[in-house]
Amino acid sequence: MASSVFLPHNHQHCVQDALRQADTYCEEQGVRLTPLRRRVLELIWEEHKPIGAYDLLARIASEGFNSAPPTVYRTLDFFIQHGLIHKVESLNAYIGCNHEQGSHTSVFFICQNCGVTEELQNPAIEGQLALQAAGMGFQINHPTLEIKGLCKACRHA
Amino acid sequence: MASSVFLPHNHQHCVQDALRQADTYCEEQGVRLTPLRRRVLELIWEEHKPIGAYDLLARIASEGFNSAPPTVYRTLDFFIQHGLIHKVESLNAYIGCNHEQGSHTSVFFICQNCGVTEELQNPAIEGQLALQAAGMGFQINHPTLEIKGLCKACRHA
DNA sequence: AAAATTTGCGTTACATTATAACCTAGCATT
DNA sequence: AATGCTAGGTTATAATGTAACGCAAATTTT
Repeated sequence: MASSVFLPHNHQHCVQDALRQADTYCEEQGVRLTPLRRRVLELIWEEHKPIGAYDLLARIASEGFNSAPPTVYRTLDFFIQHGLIHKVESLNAYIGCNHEQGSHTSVFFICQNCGVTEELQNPAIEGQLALQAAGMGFQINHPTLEIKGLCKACRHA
Repeated sequence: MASSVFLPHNHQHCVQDALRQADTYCEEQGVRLTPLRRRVLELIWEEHKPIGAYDLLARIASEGFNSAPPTVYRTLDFFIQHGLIHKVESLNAYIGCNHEQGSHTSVFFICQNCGVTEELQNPAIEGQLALQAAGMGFQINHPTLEIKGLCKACRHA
C-alpha cells in the first residue's frame, strides 16, 4: 500500500473510478447524476487539488452550462450531502472523495507548493480525538482536519 | 485541571489575562498595542466564541473608529501574525488565544449549539499527526484542527 | 394516461468575506 | 528639521456564497 496522490500514478484510473463509484452510488440511492453533475464531478477530479467554486463555474460556463453561482453551489451541495466530495475549509475549495460514503473522519494533507491534497483516514488520530472529546463530554459531529505543509516531492525540490 | 471555557467561570479574568499577556508580549517584541488594536482584542475576548470580521467592524465603528474593512482586517492580521488570535477557518471567524505565543498545534472544539469554542493542545493528537506525516515524508507547516459538535451542557439540554 | 408532486436548474438580486492600492498622519531615529 | 517607518484612513473592487422565485422535466400517484 504505497499508493498516494503525491506519487506519479495513472490518473485516468482515479477519475474513472470516481465516476463509476458515483454512478453506482447514485443508482443505489435513487438520485440522479445529471449531465451537469457528472461534468462537475469530472472537473473536480481532474486533479488531486481542491478547486474553487468560481473556477468550476467558469469551466462549466465555457462549456455551455448556465453561469450563475447557484448552478455550481447547488451541485457542490449535492455532492457534499452525499459524501462524494468534501469542502476544504481553509481554502474555500472542493475536492473529490473516494472513501466509503457516509460520514467518516478524514485528514487532508495539503501541499502549499503544488496544491496536491491527499485525504487519509487515520484511526489513531480519530481515536485520540474521540478520547479527548469523551473526556470533555463533547459530542463530535463534524471534524475538520486540514494539514498544510510540503509534500515529499516539493520538500526535496 | 477542570478548567474549561465550557464551564462557568469568572470571565473577567480571561479578558484581563489576555490583555495583560498582549501588553507584555507587545512590549517584549517592540510592537504597539494601539487603542484600536487593544479594543479589537478586547471585543474578540468578550466571549469564548469566534467572532466575524464584520461583526467586529460594526462594533468598533459604533465606537467611533473607522468603519472600512481594511481597518479590522489589518488588525486581525496583526494579531494572527503574532499568535494572539486564531482564525477559525470553518466559520470564517476569529478567536483569542492565550496559549504560548509562537506556532503551536491546537485543536478547536466548537459547539454548534452555543457557539462556545475551546482551544486545546493535545500532544497525543499532535504526535499521531506527526507520525502520519513522517510516514508520508510530509512536512507539516500549519495544521487546522476544528471539531464541530455539541458541548457537554448543550448535549444535556 | 392524466394529475399531482418532486427534482433540477434557470434567473435575478443580493449578502458576506476579504484584498489591492494609494494616501496621510504620527512617531522614531538621526 | 529631515528621513524613514508604522498605523491606519479611504476608495474601490475581488472572491465567496445565498435567498427567492419560476419553470420544465422527471417521477409518483391516482
